[in-house]
Amino acid sequence: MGAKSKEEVVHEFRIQTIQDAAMRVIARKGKDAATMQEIAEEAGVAKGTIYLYFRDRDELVAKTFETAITLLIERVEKAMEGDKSLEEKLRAAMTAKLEFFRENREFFRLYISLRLPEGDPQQQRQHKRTCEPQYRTSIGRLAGILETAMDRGEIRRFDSHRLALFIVEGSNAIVVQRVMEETSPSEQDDVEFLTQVIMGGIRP
Amino acid sequence: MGAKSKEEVVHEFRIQTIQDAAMRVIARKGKDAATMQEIAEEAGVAKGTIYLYFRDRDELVAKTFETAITLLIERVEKAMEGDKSLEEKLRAAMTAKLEFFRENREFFRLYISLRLPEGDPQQQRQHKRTCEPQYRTSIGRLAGILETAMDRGEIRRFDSHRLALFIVEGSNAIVVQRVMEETSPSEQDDVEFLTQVIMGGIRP
Amino acid sequence: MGAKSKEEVVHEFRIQTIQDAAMRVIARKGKDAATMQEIAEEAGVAKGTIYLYFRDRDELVAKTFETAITLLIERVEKAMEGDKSLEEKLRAAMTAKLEFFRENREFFRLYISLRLPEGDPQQQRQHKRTCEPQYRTSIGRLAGILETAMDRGEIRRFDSHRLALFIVEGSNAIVVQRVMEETSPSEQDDVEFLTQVIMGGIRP
Amino acid sequence: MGAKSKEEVVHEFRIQTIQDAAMRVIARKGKDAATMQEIAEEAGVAKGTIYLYFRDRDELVAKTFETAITLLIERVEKAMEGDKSLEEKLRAAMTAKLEFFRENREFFRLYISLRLPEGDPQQQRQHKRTCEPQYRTSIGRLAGILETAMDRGEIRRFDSHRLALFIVEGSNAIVVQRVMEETSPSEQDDVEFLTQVIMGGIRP
DNA sequence: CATGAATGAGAATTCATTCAT
DNA sequence: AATGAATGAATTCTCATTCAT
Repeated sequence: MGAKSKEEVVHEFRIQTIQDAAMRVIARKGKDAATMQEIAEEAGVAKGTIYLYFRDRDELVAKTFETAITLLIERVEKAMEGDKSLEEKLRAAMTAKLEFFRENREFFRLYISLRLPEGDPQQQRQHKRTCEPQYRTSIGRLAGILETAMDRGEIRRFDSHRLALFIVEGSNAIVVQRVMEETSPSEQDDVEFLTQVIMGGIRP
Repeated sequence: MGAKSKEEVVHEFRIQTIQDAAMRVIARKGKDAATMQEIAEEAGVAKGTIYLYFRDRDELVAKTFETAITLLIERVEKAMEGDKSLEEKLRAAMTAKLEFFRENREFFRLYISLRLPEGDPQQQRQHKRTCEPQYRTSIGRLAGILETAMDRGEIRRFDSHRLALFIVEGSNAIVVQRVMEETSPSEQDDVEFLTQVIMGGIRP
Repeated sequence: MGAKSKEEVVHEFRIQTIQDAAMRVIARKGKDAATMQEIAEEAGVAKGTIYLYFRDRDELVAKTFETAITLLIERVEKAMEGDKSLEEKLRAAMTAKLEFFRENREFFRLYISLRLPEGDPQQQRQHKRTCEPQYRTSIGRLAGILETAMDRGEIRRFDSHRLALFIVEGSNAIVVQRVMEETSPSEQDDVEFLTQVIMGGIRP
Repeated sequence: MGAKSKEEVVHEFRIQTIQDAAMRVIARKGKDAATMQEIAEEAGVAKGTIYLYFRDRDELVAKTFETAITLLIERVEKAMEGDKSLEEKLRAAMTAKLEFFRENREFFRLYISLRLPEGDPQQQRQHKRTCEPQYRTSIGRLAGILETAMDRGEIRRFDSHRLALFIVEGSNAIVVQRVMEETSPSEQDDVEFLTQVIMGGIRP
């Protein structure tokens, strides 16, 4: 049945270890300044070993981004599960996001450099293939939730995909701001701020 | 009188030419993949010439970012001038932004890579000194406008700085989306969407 | 026991190989005209390999100088060991020096460019830290020997350090002359010339 | 008759100005670190102007060396003129040399890098053609003086050329030492030291 | 004549990738 | 499988030299 052989387990463990290291280094130095040497050291393996598990640097970075964003998305999605009102879901999602970045302060730099592809058109396509799906999926998932709420009359009707984008990036701005501030308001306050603005707008 | 000498004019023209080229290359390849060679070719000058106008690559990139974002900010600020209601101002700002990116489709990749620093702490500080001020200033300006509107009772009271961040980044998301889409709704529609959501929220 | 691991041996061997190559290239082209590329070719390794063993060009040059002059100094010091009269010691030292330069004709150009620092004050300090100690030490050692001889009444009393300098550089002149001449007197003759002049002066 | 036209005077003046500047820059930075740009600035002319008076950098450097050493040689030769005993002449020469370097402390770095050629064999030949003659001539002149003294029985018979070399370089060592020392003995003392050692040797 | 902006060959250095052990 | 020394392509930057003004 589905049991993994010992080799497979070891294999996956190595991949995990290396990606974790890559995540930390990229978070520290940025996507382009992260060198294979430093990632290898951080992972406690030799440079050559990385190439046994990843075709090349590009693949490692892409997969790392993939895994990294999946982490965040899972947390947020989990928070939105269940049969709550949209407002409740939003609040839960925002809370999950702020918590995640509190626990992984370094992660944000990686998160930022993850959103847009750079380099040759070819690299861009690669990036698109690997990272965007995650991002798009999560946006799509939120869009679905928003659509449901629209159908139920819980919220006004808009282009659900645009709305999802707006909400995600708008709240990202607050996350990044928090990471860079010396002292921030309580998470509770920022969650409330975001929920209020998104739900009720700014008009009195 | 205050006329510039011919040398000064030529000098500034060269700087412009080189920065324009840098902008295009950075937009195409991203901040880190843009090489001096390619920028020189794009500008139609020799590699060495760039160094007559910019100390080193870092300065060229920083100044280019600076100039680039200033362009956008000016347009948006101009659009918000005058004695309009906040809603009118928002609408004008969003329109200006979408227009700008329609006219400078390539620019967006540069705009994205501009927001967060990468590399060594030292490079980060350099970035902070040169780029952030522009961004912060523009956010601060919007915050000021929002504050005024709050005082007048035109909108509800929030942390004005956070609100400005949220609005700017939320609308950026739509801009980026438009750039990457094959076919988008009319600019008019997206402006309306943004204004509606920001002003009235999503609650029915 | 104190045996070196195989890696250490290989490591030291590589360092030796590269420094030897550097010595030859510097001797041929001079300190400043010697390029990393040429040194690499001379050593039969790739350019990048040098950087595995030396931080940068400066360190390679400095260490090469250091090693090079140490070679000569060892030979000369060895020649002066033992319980001989000062005249014997001088004769032995001069012989050793002439022999050394006969065996390493190329070396002299390096030897010449080694004595005085060039470039920025900062580079000068670096040079001072690495090369001068060797030179000063050897001058100091000779000064010590001369001092002993003065105490014993073997020679007249002078400032021992200045005397050492005078003797070393005066004899260097002869060495350089020999290297550049098509045909020279026998080494024996030049040793005798130097010893006579230094010991007895030119007065009849 | 031999009068120079105005153009010739201006021409020679320019050459002088540029060489003087080159001398100062080379003295400061060393032969290889001295750039045309810096020399031009020091001379108060444009870079291009230098090329009106010197074929290329090599020629400028060579001619500068030539002129520079001529300066020193003239002073020393002048000091040795007249019908004195050799000891008097030596004393006068040493005094002149020490005075010259006191007045031109910077000069010594140039003086040092002047003695041995570097670079391609071709450059070496060029160097030989331009600098060596001066040096050789001055050595030759001293050799002549020494020879005369030998004929008169004022001093012992040696290879006069070797003896000249030995004396010049030995005393150079003291000059260089003085330049690099914080505090030196009086010039008088060093002149006495050199004269004593050269004339009488070190034997009691 | 003088200028100095422009050029581009050439140098140092970095780092992804390979491959013998 | 794992290693890490070696490689060399690619990149930044410098500076002697030229030439249009």
